[in-house]
Amino acid sequence: MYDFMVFEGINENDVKKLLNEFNALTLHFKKESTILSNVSNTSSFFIIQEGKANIIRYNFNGTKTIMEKMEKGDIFGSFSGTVDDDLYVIADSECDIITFEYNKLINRSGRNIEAHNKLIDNVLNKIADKLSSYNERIEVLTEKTIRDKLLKYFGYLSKKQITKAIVIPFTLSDLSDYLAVDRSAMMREIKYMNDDGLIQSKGRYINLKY
Amino acid sequence: MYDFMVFEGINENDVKKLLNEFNALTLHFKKESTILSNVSNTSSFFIIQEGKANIIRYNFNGTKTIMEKMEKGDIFGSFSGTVDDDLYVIADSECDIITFEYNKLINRSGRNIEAHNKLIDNVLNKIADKLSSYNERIEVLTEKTIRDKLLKYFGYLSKKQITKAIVIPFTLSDLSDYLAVDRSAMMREIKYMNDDGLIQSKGRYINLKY
DNA sequence: TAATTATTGTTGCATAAGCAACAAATATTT
DNA sequence: AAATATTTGTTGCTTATGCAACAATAATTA
Repeated sequence: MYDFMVFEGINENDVKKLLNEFNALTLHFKKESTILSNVSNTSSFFIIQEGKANIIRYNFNGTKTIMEKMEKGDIFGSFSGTVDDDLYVIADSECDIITFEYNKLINRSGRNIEAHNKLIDNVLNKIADKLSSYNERIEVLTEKTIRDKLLKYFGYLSKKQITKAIVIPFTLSDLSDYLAVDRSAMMREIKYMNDDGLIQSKGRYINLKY
Repeated sequence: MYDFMVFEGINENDVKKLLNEFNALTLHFKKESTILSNVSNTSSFFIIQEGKANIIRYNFNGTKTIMEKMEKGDIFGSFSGTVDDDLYVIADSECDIITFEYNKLINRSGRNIEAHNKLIDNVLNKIADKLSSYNERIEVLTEKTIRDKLLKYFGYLSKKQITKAIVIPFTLSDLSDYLAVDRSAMMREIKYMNDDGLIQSKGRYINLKY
């Protein structure tokens, strides 16, 4: 049941004891509902036990940006956000969320030291992973042209999916958000890239020809 | 001597014991020299004991991008990079760098448990801070126009410096790198913003008029 | 299976911003 | 203080890309 990432290597019983020690709550959320509305100001720590959720920024012009897509085993909390900012965590499917005070995680009490240590190590790895994926996004975003952004992103995908026949893991519309470019301009560029023989694509299915 | 961030709350003696236990080395680097040349593939953990260093990406077209500016007390290691990628850590001044195997940090041995735990907590906070600043950069980079990027960035600076009379903490040239825009285009935009009365600026000194 | 909504694909037009190539002003080194 | 290097400031030209407004699919829901 608790066999995912943050609880990896900790037996069921110890997880339960820890969560109990932390006074952890498990909350249920419906799709599209708001899990957390002021990400930067929370003192709580959250773990997605089941389902998917996104960290979203609402722009003052009415549009929204998906800052991060999260799923089972992912964590979020104040470390996910910056100083000010309208960051929200929104359920992208039905969700079960485990939450407790961040302090409880940091300040080791006397009991279950072994399990507690393991949990902290897992959290450390989780955050490092997050850092890595943020880094990846920054590298994509710092490319100047739409084509270069796409190529960079495709490159990463190809590496992860271990094939040149990649599949974009979300809608093309979301992709344009991720790249922070206009969707129609991105579509046009994808067309040009097909014309130039760089790729061969149909919707989210893309063959890299290089 | 070890009174900064990652070692905060751990007494001098315990720090020495820990570093000894980890078989830590202290290395010295001259300005502009390469501290680490394959960031994503290292199994070591690094702490800047003295000086400044940057994480840099060399673009295939010959330009380079400063991914992160680091200083005394900052940490880096494999978590700083992505899968592939030409990320380098370059000394930005004379540097003293403490380094040891990442594993030693994670796998708590029998001795100095208290100090070791504290160190891990500090590392956790450090990485969370890093995450926050990456997040901030992503938010800036996802703004579409140069003006919006500048405004977002100025906003963050103003919040940090607690004044509307902000000072860019690096050269305007580096700022254009950070924003991933053309420098001359950025200069032009800053001029327009002055013309529009949004700001009043001279070089790196900027007064926010809103 | 019809109806509705979401996603993908396309195009004309306007302009923001890249590029190149300087000059001027500061810093830094000799 | 002279010489060199770095940073800042400016401009003309060109083009990539944002915006708007659609049509055509594909996917959901009624």
